[in-house]
Amino acid sequence: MSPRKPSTKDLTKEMIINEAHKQFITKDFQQISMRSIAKELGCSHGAIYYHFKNKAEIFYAILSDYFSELNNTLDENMNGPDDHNTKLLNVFVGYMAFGLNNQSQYELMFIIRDSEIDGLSQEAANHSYEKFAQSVQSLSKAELLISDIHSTFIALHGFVAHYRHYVKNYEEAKEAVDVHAKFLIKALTLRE
Amino acid sequence: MSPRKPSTKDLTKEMIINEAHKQFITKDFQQISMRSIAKELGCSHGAIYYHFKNKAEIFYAILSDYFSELNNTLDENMNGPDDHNTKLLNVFVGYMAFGLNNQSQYELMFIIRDSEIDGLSQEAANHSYEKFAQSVQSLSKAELLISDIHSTFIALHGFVAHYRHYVKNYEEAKEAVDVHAKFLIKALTLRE
DNA sequence: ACTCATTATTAACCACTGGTCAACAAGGAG
DNA sequence: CTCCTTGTTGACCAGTGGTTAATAATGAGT
Repeated sequence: MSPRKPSTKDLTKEMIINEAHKQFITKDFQQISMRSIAKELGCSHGAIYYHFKNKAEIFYAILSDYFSELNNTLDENMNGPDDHNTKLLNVFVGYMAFGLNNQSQYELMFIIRDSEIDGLSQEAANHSYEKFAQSVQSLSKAELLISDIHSTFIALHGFVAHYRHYVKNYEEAKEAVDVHAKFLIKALTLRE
Repeated sequence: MSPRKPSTKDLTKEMIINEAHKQFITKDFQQISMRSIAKELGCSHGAIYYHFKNKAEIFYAILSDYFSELNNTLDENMNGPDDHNTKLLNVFVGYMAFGLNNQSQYELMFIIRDSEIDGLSQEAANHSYEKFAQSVQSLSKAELLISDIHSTFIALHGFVAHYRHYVKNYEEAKEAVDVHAKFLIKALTLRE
């Protein structure tokens, strides 16, 4: 009933994902081709389609790890020893740092509009936002407006979307990140 | 010395731009091909390369009109009869409305990273931002921090970049636009 | 051992893309 | 009637994502 066990040198999903991921560090979704992955793997590009139905599916598998990483970063900041205000700053800075340090990935997670990718990662993106919103609320003394939290998230997203044109990583935008985060904290916490 | 006058039915830059522009209303940069433009124009796609050195150059020519439109919208809001606070709201709403009503264009103006396009439109984008920053400052009673204005701009950009995943035009996001604009005004005008 | 069903892989193929270029048509100037 | 220039064509290139018939490889059942 299972006429062939996956022998040692057979192609596996894992190998494909690893290779795609490797290229994904320095190139973005559009720059990576099925053929470039196959070439590096020493197989024909058609073989990949036996394991994944299309290019988007490979990258979605990779993205789910990055969504986890983003969520973990948030958790770590929340579980840290700092006071509420520091934590809030760290959450904001952490989000922007993640986006700037994983630009190709962030692009696919939140920026690109691709019929294939969009549907797949939309759910994960919403989940990440929910976590973010809950964390921000729990760090605030007073009850915040949902719309204010939403606006704050959008502003963080805007920072990443904008600065990726100008910097290669978080380090290069450190000061600007800090300034933006503090602006948002002021906006969020000031009573009118 | 001018051995051939551009006879009536010859291809012109204008015709090419018009056709590209026409398709640009419903499709984005990536979805429009040199061949689809040529087909509609009844010529071979090679002919277009006589008038434009590449695809990016055609779309950059189109974008410059949209940068003007964005700048004009700003001017109109500034020259209106309203009081400063209303003007500030209109400037913010106007920016987001422009982005949501011209999504394919906004994408190319501010979002896409393309080696060809990027270099060309970066200057125009900076100029638009300068106008924005000056306007916002002039509408404010007190002296604003440059960084606050910058953060505000980034937050507006973030709104467009985010909502284009969910709505087709400004109308569909009207309420959210208003809420976001008011959040930013609060953030910008509150003294600490 | 031999068959048989299943899994995995290849390579040719499809319809596209942006871009180049030799050949050629059309027309004005001398 | 040449010559020179402006435009245009269509074949071509190298590349893309995706499909598919043929085939190699393997384990199970007899």
